[in-house]
Amino acid sequence: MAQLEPSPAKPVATLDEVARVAGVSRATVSRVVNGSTKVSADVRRTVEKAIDRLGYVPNRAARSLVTRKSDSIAVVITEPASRLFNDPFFPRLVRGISAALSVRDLQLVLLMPNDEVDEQRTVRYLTAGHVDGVILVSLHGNDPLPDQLAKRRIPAVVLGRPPRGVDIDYVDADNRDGGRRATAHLVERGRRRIATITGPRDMVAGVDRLAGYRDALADAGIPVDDGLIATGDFTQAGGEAAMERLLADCPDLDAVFCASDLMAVAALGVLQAAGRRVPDEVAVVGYDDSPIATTTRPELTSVRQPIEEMGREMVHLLAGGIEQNGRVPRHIVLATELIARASSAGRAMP
Amino acid sequence: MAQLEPSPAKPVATLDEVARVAGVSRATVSRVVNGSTKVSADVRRTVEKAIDRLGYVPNRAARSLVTRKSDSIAVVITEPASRLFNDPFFPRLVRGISAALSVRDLQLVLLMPNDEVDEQRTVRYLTAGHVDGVILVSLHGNDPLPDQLAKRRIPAVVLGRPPRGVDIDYVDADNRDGGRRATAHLVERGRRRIATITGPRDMVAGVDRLAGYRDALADAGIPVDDGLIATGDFTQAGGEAAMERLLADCPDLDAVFCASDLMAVAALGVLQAAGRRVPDEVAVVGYDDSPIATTTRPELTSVRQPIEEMGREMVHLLAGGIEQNGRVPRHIVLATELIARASSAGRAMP
DNA sequence: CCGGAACGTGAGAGCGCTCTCACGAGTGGC
DNA sequence: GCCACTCGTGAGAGCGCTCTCACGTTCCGG
Repeated sequence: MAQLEPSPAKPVATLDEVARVAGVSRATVSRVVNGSTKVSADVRRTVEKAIDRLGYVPNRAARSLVTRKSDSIAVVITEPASRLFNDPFFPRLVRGISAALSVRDLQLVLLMPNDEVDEQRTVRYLTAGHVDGVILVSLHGNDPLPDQLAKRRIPAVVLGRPPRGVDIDYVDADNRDGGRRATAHLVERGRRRIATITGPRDMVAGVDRLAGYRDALADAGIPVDDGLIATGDFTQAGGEAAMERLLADCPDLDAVFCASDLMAVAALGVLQAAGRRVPDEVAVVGYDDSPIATTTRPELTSVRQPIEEMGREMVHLLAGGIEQNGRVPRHIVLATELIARASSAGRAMP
Repeated sequence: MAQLEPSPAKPVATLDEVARVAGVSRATVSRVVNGSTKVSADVRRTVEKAIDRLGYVPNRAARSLVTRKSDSIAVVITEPASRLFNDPFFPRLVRGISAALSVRDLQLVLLMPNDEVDEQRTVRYLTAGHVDGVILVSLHGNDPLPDQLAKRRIPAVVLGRPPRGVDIDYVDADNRDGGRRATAHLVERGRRRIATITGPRDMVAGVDRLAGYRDALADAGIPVDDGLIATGDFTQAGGEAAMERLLADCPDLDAVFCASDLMAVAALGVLQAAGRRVPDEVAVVGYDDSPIATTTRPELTSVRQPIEEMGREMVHLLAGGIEQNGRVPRHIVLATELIARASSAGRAMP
């Protein structure tokens, strides 16, 4: 007798109802909703009033069914927890992406596969054409995803220059120039025995930043001393080990450029524990300009990437790829900025 | 003549095609796809082979149209950038949510409204019934969203106990108990003049953590000295100001419980700048156990919240709310954990 | 004054799926 | 040997929308 089942949600009106109320055909309402110009002004007004009155909102599923577009794009983040959780890179990036999508009235479907099973689910989901495009964050070197997407002709954009000759749209920060700026800054500050703690040698970002380091030294006419180059892995632990090695092998170093802030923090700790004053004896520069850069004493000079902008650019690129599917891949490389703080303050100011 | 337009994407098979290949009706294929038991074993096998051969994947839009469910839920993050970007809380939370949704084969639609316009778009999107449920992260006190969702009968779960008597499902960490644990830990370590830097007084989490502080002092029979309570705002700047005030007013303090790690880092800096040795003279405890807790010297004792688990629990709760819409609201409060590090090491060990 | 272009509108098909209902073939009890 | 079932399967309607095409007006040039 009583109504026991959960009361039905979603009391939204349909096109048909709007049409009836406005006294026009479904087609006309559809035209109004989709902003067609071929509707007379007063009919448009009548329809709009009806839409307002009924609180009509188009049913995305129905629209999607006929247009064969979902008006949503997927953001795939396949990043090990360590990176994901240790700096606010991803929130920023996603925020940039989200803002740009919102303007275009596209939905953001977030995928964060955790394991093999998840990953397969993700591939199936993407290749099934449930989204109009895909943004790939943190692609692994041998990730088959780009190829699979290309085969299905699903537009995709990746973050960061892909390692192999993967032919795909990408957005990257200018890591090489960033490394160059950081190192040049140290040179300007009068440093001559400049060490570096690199990222992993199999990651493009790490390799590029190191290349920038070499560039800057070459520009300054300072010969590269391989003893001053230590390989890290972007993490604190790796940075610590590398700094200890450097200090032992090259006790005369007067500056360190670290390819991540996390490693810079570690280096700072090791230097201070060894009794080296920063920046007086040794200057330190990090990379990423993450929030921890301002929590250290002294605060950390760092290279800032335009993260939000990278997100926005990925969306622009993707939108272009959706519109003209199959066009030649484009690449966008954004400039970085050096944020000078106390950790590299001059001993020999000009 | 030649095919000039971008080649059509999404060459996916339909139910009909599978049916034709398998020599059965659409209905039967649908039953197989949806795991109905009312299909004989060999027909099922035939159909499955056909599905495999054609690489068939159901069209979500079409399914959605008839079932009136989208199989996706929205996660709404309306957090000021400062919080969002200063600690990896959100990546962790979203990861927990994502993992739990993935198991249930639900899609995660992420919404991060930036401004007023965005916010309205978000409301429209959610109330239009485009998602089966909503997870609200970081609700403002006077946010109309929960009410609007309730009116439309759209299941929702919020993170954190809502301030007013909002009657809604929520998941929270036990902030009060966390504050109690942190303070009790300091008592155990022999501290007696224990100060605290609170969160904003209009945020539930801040108020609760302070209540826990009072609880612990009461348990230990230590009278509360209001001079030892300074109001912060979870940020570094706020923590700095509060610590300076405390140091000026109560130079005899021997410990500080800070309601966030960011404030604890700031307090540490102020204390060290003032020549107080940590932990020998003053012990410091933070809250959140964020990565910066291990970048300070000494490393920071902190209260850890089960962030991923909170995400998972939100999904469980939401799934329940979707299944039995309109049921009485449920609340889940998860325990915290104290992570002891050097910043609160004992001066007076038992 | 008429032919035809331009414009606004409506009718109707159909997107791919689920689900109800009907139906035929087995199965078993009396 | 018949009726009542159960069980597996198919036919067909319809979800809400877009889009093509056809139709009726209006307007203008010749």
